[in-house]
Amino acid sequence: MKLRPSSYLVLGMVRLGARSGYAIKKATDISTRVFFSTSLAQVYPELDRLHTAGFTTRQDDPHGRRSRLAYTITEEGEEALRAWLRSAARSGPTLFRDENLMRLFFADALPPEEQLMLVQRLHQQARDAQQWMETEVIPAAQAIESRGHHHPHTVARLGAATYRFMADWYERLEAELRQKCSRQDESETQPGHARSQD
Amino acid sequence: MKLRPSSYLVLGMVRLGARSGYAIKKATDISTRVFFSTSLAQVYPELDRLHTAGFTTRQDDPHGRRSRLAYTITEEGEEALRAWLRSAARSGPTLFRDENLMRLFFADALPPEEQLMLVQRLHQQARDAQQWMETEVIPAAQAIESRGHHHPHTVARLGAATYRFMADWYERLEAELRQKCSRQDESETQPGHARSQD
DNA sequence: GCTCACATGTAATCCGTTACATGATTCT
DNA sequence: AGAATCATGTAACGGATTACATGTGAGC
Repeated sequence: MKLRPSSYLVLGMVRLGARSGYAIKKATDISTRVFFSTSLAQVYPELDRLHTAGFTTRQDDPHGRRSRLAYTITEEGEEALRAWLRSAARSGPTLFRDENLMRLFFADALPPEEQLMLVQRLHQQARDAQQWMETEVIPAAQAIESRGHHHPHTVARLGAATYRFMADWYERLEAELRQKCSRQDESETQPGHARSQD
Repeated sequence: MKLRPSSYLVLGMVRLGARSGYAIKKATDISTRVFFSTSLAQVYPELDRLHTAGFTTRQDDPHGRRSRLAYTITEEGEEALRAWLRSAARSGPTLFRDENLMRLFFADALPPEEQLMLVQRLHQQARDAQQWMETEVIPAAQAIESRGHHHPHTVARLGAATYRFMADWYERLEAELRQKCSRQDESETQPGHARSQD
């Protein structure tokens, strides 16, 4: 049975105490979402695979007449997770797939004022992400820290700090571009005649 | 004709002066690779789609008897690229798909010494990425800066700085874990005598 | 009573990578 | 002479998202 990274996401979440597929999805949304997301359509078949492999126990755990399957990790599952943690990630082609960075990369195709607008947008988004991590993700990670799981909090802090770093970087870039724009304004408006420009 | 992010990658690279499919792939390997990679199997069909849409010109440009197709961007292509640059990225589920961060997230499943080893690995990888960006990517970006394309260099510097930031962060985390390990060593070995430590 | 959250799945589709297939040129 | 690079494509596969399909429980 071949396990992929997304299998270990599900298995790891079971280990952290998320017992239903639905709960696993919810947990990823508030914790690993930024660097590794998943969907219910992946979680359910994956849980089935993991169970077939003997990495989880499964039992009916209905809530009233609403069916629910409760999974827990087995010792085989723990060992499989540890083996994966010890293994090196084959560094795939991309690390970040970030469409916004690609936009910045090609931003020279825009006139200066619009370059500035683009950077402002990226700045705002990085700030939003930072804030979301600080107000939502870090508290959620702290909540599970008591149970001996320290690293979700570690990762949340790293994420927030990284977004903060990027936001600050965008802020400086924004200032640079603003200067460039105003210098251009002066030289265009100044000697003798003004030119209208959109 | 619906264009996807990878279409704009190809179109943008044509705009930056990469004229053959092969050249486009090479250009992405040295510039956008970390945040947006592609493969030849994507580039060639994409170039065909872009040309059908009227966003490029295409002409035979053989080198000896080795065939080569030379693409250049058209004004329609420029406008399509600008429209995409102005549009907001639908913030997809994941921003970074990073298996290593996921490993750190679940690292509590390992004994302390192995947690430390994992973080050391992540630290080293971040340093390697930083160094690669500084020695390979930034110089390559500087080389095209003269032609009025400033932002590839901007992005390269942002990338290098971000990896540096993360490497420093991992370094501190490493130090913390090392302390935790040695504290545990002491309490296990006995209060009173020191243990050899590298 | 209505809406939202909880809960589980399948089907269709899209997108990207890997592998395959072929050949010329340049460098060592 | 052989290896690495330049050059263009197609086929197969795998993995992830979106849409579809259905139903219960809790809160307002």
